[in-house]
Amino acid sequence: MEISLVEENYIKAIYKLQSLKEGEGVSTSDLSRHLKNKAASVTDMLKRLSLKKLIQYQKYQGVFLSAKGQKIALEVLRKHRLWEVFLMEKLHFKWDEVHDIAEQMEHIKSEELVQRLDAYLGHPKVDPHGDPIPNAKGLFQALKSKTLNHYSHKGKFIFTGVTEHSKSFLQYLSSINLKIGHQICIEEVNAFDGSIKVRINKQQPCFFSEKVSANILVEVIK
Amino acid sequence: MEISLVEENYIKAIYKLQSLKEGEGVSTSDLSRHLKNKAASVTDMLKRLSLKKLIQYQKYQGVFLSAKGQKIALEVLRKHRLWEVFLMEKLHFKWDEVHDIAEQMEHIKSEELVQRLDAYLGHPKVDPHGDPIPNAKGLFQALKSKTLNHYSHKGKFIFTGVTEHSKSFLQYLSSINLKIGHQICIEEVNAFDGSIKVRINKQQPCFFSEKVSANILVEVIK
DNA sequence: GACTATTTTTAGGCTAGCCTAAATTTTTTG
DNA sequence: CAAAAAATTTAGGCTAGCCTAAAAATAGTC
Repeated sequence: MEISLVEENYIKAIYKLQSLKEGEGVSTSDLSRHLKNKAASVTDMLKRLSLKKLIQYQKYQGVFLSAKGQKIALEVLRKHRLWEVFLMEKLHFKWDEVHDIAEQMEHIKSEELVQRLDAYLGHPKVDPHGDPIPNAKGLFQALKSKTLNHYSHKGKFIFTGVTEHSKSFLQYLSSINLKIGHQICIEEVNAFDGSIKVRINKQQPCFFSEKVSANILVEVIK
Repeated sequence: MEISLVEENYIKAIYKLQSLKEGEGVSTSDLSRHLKNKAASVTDMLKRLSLKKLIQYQKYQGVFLSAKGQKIALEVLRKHRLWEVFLMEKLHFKWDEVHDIAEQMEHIKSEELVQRLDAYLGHPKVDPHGDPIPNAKGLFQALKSKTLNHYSHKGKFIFTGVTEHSKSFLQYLSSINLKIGHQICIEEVNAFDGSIKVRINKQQPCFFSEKVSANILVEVIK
């Protein structure tokens, strides 16, 4: 069964939104917002994906990926993240530049290619944004990291990834010289607006709004 | 102006067929044969490409690439051949395996990507089949090589490329251990059917039908 | 030069994916 | 629980790219 580029993008979107929702199905309007298509177009596609047994879909009830759909989502995700690693490690792109290109490359269809690429890159476990890369069987370690705004007290953390991949956010992190693996210390917490004062790698102090810290994944240093 | 994947493939096909015809325009039926689409579909597309000024097209008169069209053809060709080099040099694909994958990768749109890939590969001048790679400005050395069947006498040659990219042909060449750069000596010519007896790298002798030698590019060793 | 065969184009139809506008269902709220 | 609001689906339409069948133009032949 052939799966089109557009279908792959819908499946990827359902996968992403599903992982945020825990239990509930993904709604038409969630998808409409995320894909920037009109709700009517989404309904259209959901019917087609349902016919192909890639999703479970009941009118008005939201949608879930089937096992088949899940598999495809993970394959696309795997390809996307491997290509991101390639673009950064081998072609020396900056981390805010890789997403759009990987968005195109993730649709290249060749099992052999993915397998060889993976080996060539040394079977990386995470991509340049800290997102885990599914292996050939679609398995990956769930992130143990939480976003920085979960912690409302002083403490030391390791920066492990981001939950927001926009150019502007990633460029901001580069501009304050924050890279994956760096140490972040919370030095002050402002209870009123959730903003925090942090020190990165024992260097200059820096202020994060709650919006920023909600997109920074960290693990506690014990 | 956006150019679709399908449009790119038409332009590539026109470019290829044009280079075989020297002067004449490319006919609808040539394209139909080459792209495996019906003639009516081709006419359809030619009208659209003409509206976009990518080709010069007059009803019943065949078609030529415009300067814009030529530029696109060379960009796509450049990408195709660079990706072929990548697949062979870095991912160690065999030369009969790279074409289909490169066919997909040539449509990835990112100037920056192509430029970096080119640098990463060391600005290669030819792809794994001996085809010249256009540079960023679309320039490349024309092949000086001729196909082996042009020579109807004994002589020494260097194997520089192929004019046929099918899996079966390339696999045949691999099976007789013929690789680009190898020496080919014509030892006997059969005037009746154009077949020849050759010796590759001073090793085992071997017979080529005219069909084979018509697809093998060589340069004379002086 | 007329007749036939071939090539090419036109006309009309189909699917994938998108859209708007209208109808329907679900959710919220007084 | 009824009415209003929000979400979703249906209906109908559009474009890109493909198709078949029929018409028109070109090329080949006697």
